[in-house]
Amino acid sequence: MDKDQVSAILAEIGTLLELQGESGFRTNAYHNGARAVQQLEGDLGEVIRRGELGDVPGIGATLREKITTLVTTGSLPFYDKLKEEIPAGLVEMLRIPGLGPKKVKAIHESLEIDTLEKLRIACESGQVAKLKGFGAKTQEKILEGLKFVSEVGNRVRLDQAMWVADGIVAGLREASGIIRMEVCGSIRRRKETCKDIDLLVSSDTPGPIMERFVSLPGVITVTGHGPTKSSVVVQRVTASGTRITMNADLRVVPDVHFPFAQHYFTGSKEHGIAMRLRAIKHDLKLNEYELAGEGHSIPCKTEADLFRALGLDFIPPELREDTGEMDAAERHTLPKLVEVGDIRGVFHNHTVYSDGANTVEEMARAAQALGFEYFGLGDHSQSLTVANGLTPDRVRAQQKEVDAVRKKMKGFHIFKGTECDILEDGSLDYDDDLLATFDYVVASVHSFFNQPREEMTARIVRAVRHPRVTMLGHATGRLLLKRNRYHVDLDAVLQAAADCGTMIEINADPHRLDLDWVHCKRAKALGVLLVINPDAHSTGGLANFRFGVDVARRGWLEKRHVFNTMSGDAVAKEFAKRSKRGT
DNA sequence: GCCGTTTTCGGCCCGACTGTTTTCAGTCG
Repeated sequence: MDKDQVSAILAEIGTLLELQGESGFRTNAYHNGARAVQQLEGDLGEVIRRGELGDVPGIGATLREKITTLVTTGSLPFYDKLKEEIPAGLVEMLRIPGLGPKKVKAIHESLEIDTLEKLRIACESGQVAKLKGFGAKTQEKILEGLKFVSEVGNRVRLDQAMWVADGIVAGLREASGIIRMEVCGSIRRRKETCKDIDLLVSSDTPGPIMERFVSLPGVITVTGHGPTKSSVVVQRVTASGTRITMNADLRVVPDVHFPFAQHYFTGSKEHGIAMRLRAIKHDLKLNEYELAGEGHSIPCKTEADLFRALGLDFIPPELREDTGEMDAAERHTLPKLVEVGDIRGVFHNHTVYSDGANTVEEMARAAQALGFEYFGLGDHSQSLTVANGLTPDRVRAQQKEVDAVRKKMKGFHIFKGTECDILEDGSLDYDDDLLATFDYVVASVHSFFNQPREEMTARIVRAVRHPRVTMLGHATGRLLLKRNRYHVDLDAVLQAAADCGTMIEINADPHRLDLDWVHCKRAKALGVLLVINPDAHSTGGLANFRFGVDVARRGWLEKRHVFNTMSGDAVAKEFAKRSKRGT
């Protein structure tokens, strides 16, 4: 059982205990423990064997016992018993906005309701409104919430959330009296998926701004409308017809409160709590309006002032997860994070030769237009027939074409590459002689996703160790909100990459974002070189590299940890060096 | 259930909004 599974079970235990009416402090301990496990660096089993689990902050004697049982036996009687006692439908009910553990418990105990369907029927017949502490409005809200839950999932991808947020910001700009405005929350922290949109505005005249917000085009429901805070459900349809529905909250504060509110609403919740605890240690109180001590308030114009007042360097939003950023900010050891402008080229891109929409030259020129110094190809290999993978003959034809385009685009590097399939047994889809004709090789898994963990790990490790493999593509194969990652011991893969100098790709396609930020941190610690690839299938897809930069930043990466911050000449030299290694 | 410059018990972040309430609990972020 790996970290993700253990973490999910701990979080579920926390939720189940909430539904039993347990103290919030106890249930919180499980949620904290879940987070601690998920963000643990290194192999969980190894940490247990070394007896270091109890040293992890947030894991005490009880959780240590439970986690050890889970990992060593694969199950936990305490958890199994909880699941038997609490119907799964109650957990589903928690997804309904406005329904928390207390209300769900009340509904279950007084009306014996344990599924969403029974809840709907009870609301429609007016039974719920009669319950103590409930009423007609609550019942109506639950019905709306049931519809919301059935129509949309909880989270959307970052690119979709940003697009919806941009629309709201553009609409709000037409209101007068806005002094400062910023999208906060998980969008500002660049989480790969987001639940809602948190907007913050400073103004002396909040009224008209609130009015504008609740009547923006696309607003389908107003769920809250106060003088300083409003909430709406907003819906936009993309050019390709995808309907995106999200909650959006707007807070309006006087400008003097802006930095405090900005910090507060950016989160994460855990980072915010850690900051408030730090304020308390300084005999100060921090909330969304001020940082204050007895009888005095500390003025701050920006977030940087706020951090400084607590003895901290500025912590970039991407790092605010309470995973060590406070200590680093205090010791002045925060990383100087890689930036979009540091990226000088990209590899792993597709053309019309396989499943891309544009020619080699169109892609290369688009890359040049983005300000890159180089562009690398990564069309699919022969066994991936569904994506029109290249046979050796077609590889040679493409390489001839590249030679021709190179002549036309002097001063711009075009690197010959391939996204070569890792076959079922870990061997590669081309023979060594053909692989030697490329400047670099991206090796990826595109088949047999359901292999058992040991097989998949051995398969990928074998490919990573292949001397012709420059970088591993798609480290996990996940499709955000659609397909889970395949079962693989990523720590073993990263270790293998570290051992033989193979790079690991941060796949920047916002549908994928293979290699999450937690493993970025781990890779960095092991000395693995990372590379940000857009996996572009058209000229427009090249710009997605920015989402990879977001992941890298969340993974504490600096410029030096990312291969494609190097110049085109340096990259060419590195490839030449590696090609000798492979012979 | 965790934790300790308040250390083995007694705390545990903080405020807005809503709905159902005559003063506040529940939810949310």
